[in-house]
Amino acid sequence: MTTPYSFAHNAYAGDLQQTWDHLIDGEESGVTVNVAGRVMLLRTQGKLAFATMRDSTGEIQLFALAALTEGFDEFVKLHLGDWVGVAGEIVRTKRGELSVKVASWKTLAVAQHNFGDKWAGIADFDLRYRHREADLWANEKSRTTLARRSDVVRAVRERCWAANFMEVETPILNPIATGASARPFTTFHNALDSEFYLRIAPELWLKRLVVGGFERVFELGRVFRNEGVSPRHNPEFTMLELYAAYWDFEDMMTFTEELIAGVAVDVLGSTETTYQGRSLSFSTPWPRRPMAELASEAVGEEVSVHTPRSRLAELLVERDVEVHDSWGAGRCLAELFEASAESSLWEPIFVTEHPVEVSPLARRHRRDPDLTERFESYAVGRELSNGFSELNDPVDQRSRFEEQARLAAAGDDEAMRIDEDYVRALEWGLPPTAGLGVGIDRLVMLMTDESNIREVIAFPTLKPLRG
RNA sequence: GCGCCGGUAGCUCAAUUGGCAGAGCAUUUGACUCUUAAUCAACAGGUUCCGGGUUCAAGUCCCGGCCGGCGCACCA
Repeated sequence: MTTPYSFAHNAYAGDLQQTWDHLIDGEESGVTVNVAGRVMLLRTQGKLAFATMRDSTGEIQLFALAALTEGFDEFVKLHLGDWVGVAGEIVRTKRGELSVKVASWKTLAVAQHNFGDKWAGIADFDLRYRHREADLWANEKSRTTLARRSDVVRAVRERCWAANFMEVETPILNPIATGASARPFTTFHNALDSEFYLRIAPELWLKRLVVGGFERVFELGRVFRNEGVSPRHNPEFTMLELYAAYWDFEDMMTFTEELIAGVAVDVLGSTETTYQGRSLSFSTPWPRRPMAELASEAVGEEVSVHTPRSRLAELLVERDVEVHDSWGAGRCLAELFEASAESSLWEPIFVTEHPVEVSPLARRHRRDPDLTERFESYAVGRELSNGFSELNDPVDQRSRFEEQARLAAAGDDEAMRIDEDYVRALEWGLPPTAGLGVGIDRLVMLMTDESNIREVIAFPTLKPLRG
């Protein structure tokens, strides 16, 4: 069957529903439109036929009559899922349904596969994720979730632009994987005869752009981490990273809470929402609490990065956390926070002052050199963002990398490698700068009330079928 | 990677202690000039995820594999 190469489309279902809201039952408008979309339902009744057609804006009924519609006999043989282009008059039927009274029509594409359950849609996760096009066709919730993801990304971008941040792009193929603690994916470039890693974070490149003189930059892009999948982890995910010269971590916390609360207003119309049946408020300001304080409250005794490591290790063992020999007091404190306090942080909060040991790229705290000027925001018990005053001392940075290299040599395959290029970049002078990273997928989960990250990703990573 | 649960017609789901594998929708055919998940009638539709095993008999029980959901671990 040869189908048309184009269609002179000039009206959308959603607009028509609004424009012709005033038509009374049985009234004809005298106005002819060309609409197009997918046949969702078909009801034939002898010499009449009614189809529900959907386009990207909504649904409208097609009303065909044997006496008036060209090719009526073919029209009633349309299949659910077929795409049609229709020309006809806007009318409201006697029973009150706004309709396009079909004068002429064309099949624009046929649906060779079909699903029958107009009520339950498609429920099988495997089918929904492997054939998202069918899922989107069948399930309203999937369409609204992915559309809202687009709204979130747009709002993030517009707010960054409005704050004079310049959008940039940095390499995804990298000779070393750095900027975060994670196992990378490896690949190989034939002509260069070199192994590359897919980026786990764009962080170091972005700071090099600040060194170069771009004072406010952001990147909204995909990063890749070779780790397990779960309802909250996809191997590739989207991160916002943003750097502002002359700011410190306090400034960046203020920007962060205003950004996220602002996105909520842009997308949801309010800072107030519910997540998985529980209320959630993004209204600012968010509390700012040092990690050691939160850990102390959770374990019922005063702990800090200065608490003897042996005591911290005891508290971890009490919580069934396996303590590695390579962990110092700083790592132990961070682990203790995660094991004791993290999951209870429902409303947005900034956890601050992470130990140097777990923050190899963050600047030392101005009041305690064993801590850093770092923050992570949490909501619904999960990390939402991460940021800090950036370490801009090349000597300190080199020693931090060397410490990471020692951990790597001791078997920590997530420890960072020494990035000589980056240390050299710092030698050119990084002004005081604060940075921020936000997991966009998880932010979208909060804004769509989804508990599974796969729902907010159009094509989540799946295991290829075999066998 | 480990643990628990799941996979039956194109889709959504049934199938009793192991006893002839079913329904609704979709498809096909017919009826019907205002339907709304239209309705009515009829036909057709199966490697019960794959491979073994136990049994007179397996969708059901056992072993292995594949894929998915959830939890743990890792992280964002």
